[in-house]
Amino acid sequence: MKRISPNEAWTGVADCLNCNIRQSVLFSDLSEADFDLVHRPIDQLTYARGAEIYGMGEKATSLFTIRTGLVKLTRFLPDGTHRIVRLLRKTDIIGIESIVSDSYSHSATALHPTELCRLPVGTIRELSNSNSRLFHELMSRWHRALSEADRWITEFSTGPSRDRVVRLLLWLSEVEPDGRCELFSREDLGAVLGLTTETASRMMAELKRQGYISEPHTNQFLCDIPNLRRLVA
Amino acid sequence: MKRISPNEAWTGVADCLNCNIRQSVLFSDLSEADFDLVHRPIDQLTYARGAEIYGMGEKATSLFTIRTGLVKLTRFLPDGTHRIVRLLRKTDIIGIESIVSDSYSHSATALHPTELCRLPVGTIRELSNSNSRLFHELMSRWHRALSEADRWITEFSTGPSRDRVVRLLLWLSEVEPDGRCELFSREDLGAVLGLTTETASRMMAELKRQGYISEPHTNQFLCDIPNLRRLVA
DNA sequence: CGGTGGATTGACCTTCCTCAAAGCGTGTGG
DNA sequence: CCACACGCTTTGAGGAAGGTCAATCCACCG
Repeated sequence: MKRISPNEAWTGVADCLNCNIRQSVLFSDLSEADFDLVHRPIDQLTYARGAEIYGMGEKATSLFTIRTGLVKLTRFLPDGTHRIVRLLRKTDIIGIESIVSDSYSHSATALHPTELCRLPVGTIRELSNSNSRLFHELMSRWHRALSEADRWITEFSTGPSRDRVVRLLLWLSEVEPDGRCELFSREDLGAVLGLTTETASRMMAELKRQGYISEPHTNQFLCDIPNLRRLVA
Repeated sequence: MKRISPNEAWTGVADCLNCNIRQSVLFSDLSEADFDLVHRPIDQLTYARGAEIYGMGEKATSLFTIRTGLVKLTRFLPDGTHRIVRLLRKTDIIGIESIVSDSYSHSATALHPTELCRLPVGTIRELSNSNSRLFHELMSRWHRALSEADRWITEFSTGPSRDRVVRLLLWLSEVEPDGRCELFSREDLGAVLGLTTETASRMMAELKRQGYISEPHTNQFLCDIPNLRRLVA
């Protein structure tokens, strides 16, 4: 596994009006006039695999839109164990709790190389007062986050280990063409599914032997979607 | 177990201005003038143990504030299994997704005798356009729901069965004085924690034998909070 | 070409599930 | 008022699934 220095880098000021994922982004409904109200610049940032975006309990000053990549949100229990409670990808928002909370509820870490737009929470608060569509868009985002959380509970925390692994593979393939999907370490896989590293590894190996998945390159998988679906029907 | 006919009953029109849980309720910040905008009446309803409040996928027309009682939200998987994804109690809101979604995301069922106020979603939408404090209050509710969902994942879906049971007992005791808490069927207990009925029962029996909890009346428990906390530290 | 960190595999053991029987409390009908 | 039936809970025995610990493998890197 390539491990670049886990770091962030500023890569420019976002040009929201000409954003190439504009239609699926928080600001999709904003007019040019609205953008004039955005005084602080919106930075674009790049994070290497493994880089931490923010830490649990840290002062929450910004929310982020994911342009590319994959981000995990992790929560820690008093007894030292931890669990990944969500995975977020292209067009998802992380740190939405900054709108109503002083601190971040999770720590956020890039699992793949990741590009983000950083939106200062002040900007969002100001805009949402004057723009009811942004208001509505924010509500939808909360709803989406909650639906994902529910899915986490029912699909990734319930049932036998093989089914959980399969459901995650299907989830990862949702946004990629022809059953392609990029995975990450077995340890993180386990932390997503509430399993040990070894069990996660065993299930992946078994699915591979049974021909449900293949691995042309390290952590690049090809999934037989229809048959995987049948496994968890 | 007393099993009254599982049904709902209308018990009056709410007097929000003089609500006895006003300070912790969605409308806490509304002025008398705001209430003049509420044209449709806000009904109070009573549900017996086991009564369904709404079903998953049903057309979402209202949200509800819980005045007393306990409500479970259940989700069903394609393979027929189901899981309780949240428990809600006094001052919590259920059906908040009706603001942004056409249908309910879960089915909601009363686990204890429950009193609700039914708020037509149209009323909420109208009010939230004009009242930015309601807007903010709604955001906080989304945030609360999401935090609870995260807790569900980390505390009730992770780790050995005994710890999960203990964490749930602590959660139930949070709002009651001196370690008192009212439980429900072992089957529901299992569905909350992702365990079988039998395992849930065994863990309860073991905690009872070890003196961590006692059961003065059926499903009325007394918990030794400090020691229970120590078990899951 | 050896070193390093994750992935895989194996052996063993604990935990939890499955299936089945017995217990208990509540309500019903004789 | 008692006896029985019904539904849920508890308990038991046995087995399957997953966890633990440890050894080996493998890809990538210096």
